[in-house]
Amino acid sequence: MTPFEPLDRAELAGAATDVARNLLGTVVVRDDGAGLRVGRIVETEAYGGPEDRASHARAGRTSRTSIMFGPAGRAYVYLVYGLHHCLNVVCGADGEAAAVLVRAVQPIAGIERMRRARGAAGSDAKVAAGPARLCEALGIDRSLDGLDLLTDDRLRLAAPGTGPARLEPGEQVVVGPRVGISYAGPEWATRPWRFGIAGHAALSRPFPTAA
DNA sequence: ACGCGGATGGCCT
DNA sequence: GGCCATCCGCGTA
Repeated sequence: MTPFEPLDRAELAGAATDVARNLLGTVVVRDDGAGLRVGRIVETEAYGGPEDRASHARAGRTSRTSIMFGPAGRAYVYLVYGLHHCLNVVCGADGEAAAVLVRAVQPIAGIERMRRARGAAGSDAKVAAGPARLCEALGIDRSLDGLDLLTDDRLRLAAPGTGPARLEPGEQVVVGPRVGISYAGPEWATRPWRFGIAGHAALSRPFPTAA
């Protein structure tokens, strides 16, 4: 396997929008004891604190969201629509709520396990293209909520090489509005807080083309 | 190529 | 009691 380096926690302690952009190209390593599954992050979204009407932290610190207010580098895993899980990377300063939703990964290793976990539909590139799909493909659920993504063997964040430049030559970052949060109102629903690798086959859905 | 609705349960008011 | 940071399958073209 390629020499993945652990991410720097200080890097994750920055603003959610910076972290969301810089996580593109890093990898999620899942080890459930029965083999590794690795996915390269190709799509993210930034979420803020109580001021962000689209964030789970909009209601302040609650039992579900308290992890978002903690130190950077932990996993925030929640259940949405009663049946799907979503994975976030907690970021920002300790005491402030911020997180990055991981929306899509490109399968790198353990692809057959991912396909099996998902019921074997679609192409390899689309097996983890979507926040709930990637959790199903990697076997991520609430039992992993709160773990430290920089030290825990079950679920780890790493990167090929150090530093923020992790995209392949020719790859470009594309931005757009966050998905599925129109209830938050125009001011928040239109912010370009969704980040992706332009044109990548593993994106959950296309980015709207510039007006 | 679209649009629509059902599944399903935790969380907040 | 109402609302979701979703996905899939079915319907009409």
